[in-house]
Amino acid sequence: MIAKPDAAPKYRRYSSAERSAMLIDAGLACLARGGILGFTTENICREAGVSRGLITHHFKSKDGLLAAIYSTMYERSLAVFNADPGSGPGIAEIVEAEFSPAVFNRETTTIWLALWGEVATNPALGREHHRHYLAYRAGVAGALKRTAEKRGCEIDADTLAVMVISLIDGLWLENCIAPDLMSAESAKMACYRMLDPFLGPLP
Amino acid sequence: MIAKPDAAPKYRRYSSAERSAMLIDAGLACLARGGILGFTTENICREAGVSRGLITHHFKSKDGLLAAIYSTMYERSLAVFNADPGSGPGIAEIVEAEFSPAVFNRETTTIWLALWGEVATNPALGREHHRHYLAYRAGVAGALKRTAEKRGCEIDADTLAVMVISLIDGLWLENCIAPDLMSAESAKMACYRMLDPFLGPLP
DNA sequence: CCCTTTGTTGAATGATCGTTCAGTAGCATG
DNA sequence: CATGCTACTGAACGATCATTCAACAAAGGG
Repeated sequence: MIAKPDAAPKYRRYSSAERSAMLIDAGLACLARGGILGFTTENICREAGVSRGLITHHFKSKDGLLAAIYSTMYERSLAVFNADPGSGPGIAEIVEAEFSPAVFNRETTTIWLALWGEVATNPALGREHHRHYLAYRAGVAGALKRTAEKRGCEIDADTLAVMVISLIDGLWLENCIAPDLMSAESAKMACYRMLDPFLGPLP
Repeated sequence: MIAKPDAAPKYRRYSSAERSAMLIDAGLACLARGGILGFTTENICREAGVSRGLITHHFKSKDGLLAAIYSTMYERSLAVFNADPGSGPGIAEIVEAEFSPAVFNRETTTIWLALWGEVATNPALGREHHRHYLAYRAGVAGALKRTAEKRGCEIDADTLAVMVISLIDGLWLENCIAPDLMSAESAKMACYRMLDPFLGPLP
């Protein structure tokens, strides 16, 4: 048997950015399937169809990949703040976005749960969280301010933002671990009802 | 050197119930310190001061211990429902209990986060969760009903219970991963404000 | 004081973990 | 076609994982 000189390549080379994105996607799939315990080099690399050495090559370590994954999740959640071409979204648009099918589904919330469980005890991930969380809270507070001004209401936007974020995260959590007791519609209503006393009837 | 015939015992024997409780406490300490990744036989047995074989002996496996730990956490959260000698607590008493120092602290909420992250992907733990969650929701719904009747309000207690539980869990979550932005007082206020439109001013 | 019960030990096992690194090979460039 | 860069492979490493099990020993009853 003579080896063909132009046989199919053993693998394809990608740019660092492309391969990094592929590894992040593979990591997300592993988190969704098996939580943080399923987030192993073996699982991730099999999911991505690459060999075990690649995680270290593109990210410094498995923890580096996890940090990148955390950033990716936050960026996707923050997308709604940059989508608006005008002065920025109101709080109703944010609530609608956070409970849209792209965000409010079992896979995505399972990933969030796995990450949150790690944030509390992994210092590096804790710093990553703090960095993004401040931006997230500022975005929600800004949306609350815009809606309040439009309606002539006076509110403590920062405090209210923490409450809204807590409720959103709690609804994600319940939808993930007890999905039969929750719907996107009732979740949105819960948010609006909580905000009514401060901003008037929503949406 | 002659061995003393009545030297100090190498270890002490405990009843199965006592030793189980000790292993549960050790497991809780490990979860609080290192999340689900810190929940290893090595860590737990070192924390409890016993050898590695004991977890298998008293619980069928490490997963069995984790299920027992989940039950323990829920029982402690449900304690307030059984403490009241009368017809049961109102919703205000539950809110006060869930944000009391014994419950609303970083250690306890870190343990909850670690467990929630596992519930989503561990089927055995998922069943354990479902069993307790229904009792928990029923308890909260009962408290809401009692308060509503006393005030002559009409509410959908089950739906409202899910909202309240979501908000409580969300506030626990935020307090755990961003403790500098939250206090027990503001957390309680968030719950009361959400309930005001349904039940009138609380507490 | 012996004997039975059973809670407990700790070495051993095989699997899997994250990371390393010397070598391979895809692919753009000259 | 030859060269250089670097993405990539995959075997190997030592550490750690959960679990097993034969031997041990504490404590209570006879």
